[in-house]
Amino acid sequence: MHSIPTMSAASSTDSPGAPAFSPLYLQIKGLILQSLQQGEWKPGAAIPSEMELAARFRVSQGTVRKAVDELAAENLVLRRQGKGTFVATHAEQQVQYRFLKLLPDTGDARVEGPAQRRVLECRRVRASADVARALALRSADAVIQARRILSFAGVPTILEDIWLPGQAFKGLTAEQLANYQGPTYAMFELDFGVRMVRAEEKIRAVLPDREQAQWLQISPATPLLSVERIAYTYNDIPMELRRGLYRTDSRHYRNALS
Amino acid sequence: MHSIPTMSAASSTDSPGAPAFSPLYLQIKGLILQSLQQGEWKPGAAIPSEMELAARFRVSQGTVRKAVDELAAENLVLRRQGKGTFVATHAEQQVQYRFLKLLPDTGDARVEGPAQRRVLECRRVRASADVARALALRSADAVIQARRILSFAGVPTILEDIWLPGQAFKGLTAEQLANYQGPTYAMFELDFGVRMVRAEEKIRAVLPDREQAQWLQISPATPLLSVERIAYTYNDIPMELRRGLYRTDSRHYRNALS
DNA sequence: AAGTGGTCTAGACCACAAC
DNA sequence: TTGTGGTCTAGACCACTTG
Repeated sequence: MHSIPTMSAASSTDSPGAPAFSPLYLQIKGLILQSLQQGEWKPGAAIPSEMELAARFRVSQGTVRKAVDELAAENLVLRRQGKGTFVATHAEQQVQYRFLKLLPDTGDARVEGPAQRRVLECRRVRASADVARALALRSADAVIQARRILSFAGVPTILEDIWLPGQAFKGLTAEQLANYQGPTYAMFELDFGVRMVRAEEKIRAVLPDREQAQWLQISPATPLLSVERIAYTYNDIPMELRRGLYRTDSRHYRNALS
Repeated sequence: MHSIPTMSAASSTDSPGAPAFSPLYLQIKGLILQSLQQGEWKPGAAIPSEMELAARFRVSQGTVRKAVDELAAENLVLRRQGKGTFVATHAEQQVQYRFLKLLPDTGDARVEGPAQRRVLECRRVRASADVARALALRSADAVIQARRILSFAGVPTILEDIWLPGQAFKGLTAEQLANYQGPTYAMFELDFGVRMVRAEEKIRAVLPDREQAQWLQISPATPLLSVERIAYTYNDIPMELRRGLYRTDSRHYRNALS
């Protein structure tokens, strides 16, 4: 009955090998997603109301609703009753540091406040083979490499190396990394238009080498969490590789399984 | 307009301090949840169709649908188009070992197959203070304590201690733990009617003591992941405490952030 | 063919926020 | 008062499974 002019609703009567049936709301979701990644609406800004989107796509409000529901479930947009639907951002007070799961054993992370940052290094280099693979670049493509220490209450707790595609993050400086108030990912949104929407982490237990131990002011016999993270923008495009060493003597990595 | 005889839909005109407005579909969800925890439908069995539930609760099918949608999103039930909606179970082939996140660095966990289990101990003891707190018991209440080793391809990889409330798991034996084919949580469902629906983990890096190192056939200088898990049944009732030591020399703990 | 979940619609009304 | 998202309904039709 309804179908969007620029795309057909595949049906089960299609020829064999045709793409699987795609309901209207998923097509709508895809179109909204496209607008999001093309920056039609900036992080923090409101997207059109459900009625407006329904008119734009020539579908009922209920269908738009289901599409937006899924985007909200994936944390790509944020619904606020009475106000509208907004492009999610790492700058929000509520969900700040969504990706940092290292919590103090006792006490409240919100009371403690954000970490102090000390940037040790930030330079443009050629991607090594494994960095290139993680970021879906060619070997020897330009990347920005940064190293920093995060401290809580003066205690150096996280030592991390960050690799970013040189193209998208051209001009990133150590000062930017050090001085921006708020999550680093919020700065990425503001200054480079890159929004991280999800990430994957691989966690191991390791011992630090001498240099790492010095930075973290611990003995080389102190076991640490090694956390390798790949963060993705829209469309599963990898945009950051992070390798962190976490002290867990008075903090722990928290995870919820469901 | 509609309201379930046995419960009123609170409205904003209630007296101050009254419970917040609760939409119908959440009330329905609560009623279905109640039936789930009371065992009206067993794990793996079908729950009534949406039409039947709608008739039973005197609401429209759409309202039941939204309630069931949320239960499905929380992995409490599983929808299968054309067949029905089924109580989720850890025995399903598809989502087996949902809570085990230690994956091989290379290769496919499905190819590798399940771990070999060796049960070192399984006895009834009095709960220590911290175990009692984790399981919401009184100190010195009876608990079942088990210790086992999980090996992959003959390599001892996980050493874990498990504590279970003595009341709910009366009669659990080492043989049961060792011989059941499939996830331990599936055995809990089948033999004790206890279904784990979610869990929380605290992860640290630690060094093993001499005994632990021996069991895992490693040097005491090998860093390990310490994973403390509390698993919950319906209604957030804690039913298991697990303390695991994971070797991560050729495996890693994988986590998805979103 | 019958029954299940899945999609889509149109319309009514409610809760919340802003003007 | 207006506009937003949130709830609820009733009905039509589609896709999938089973007999």
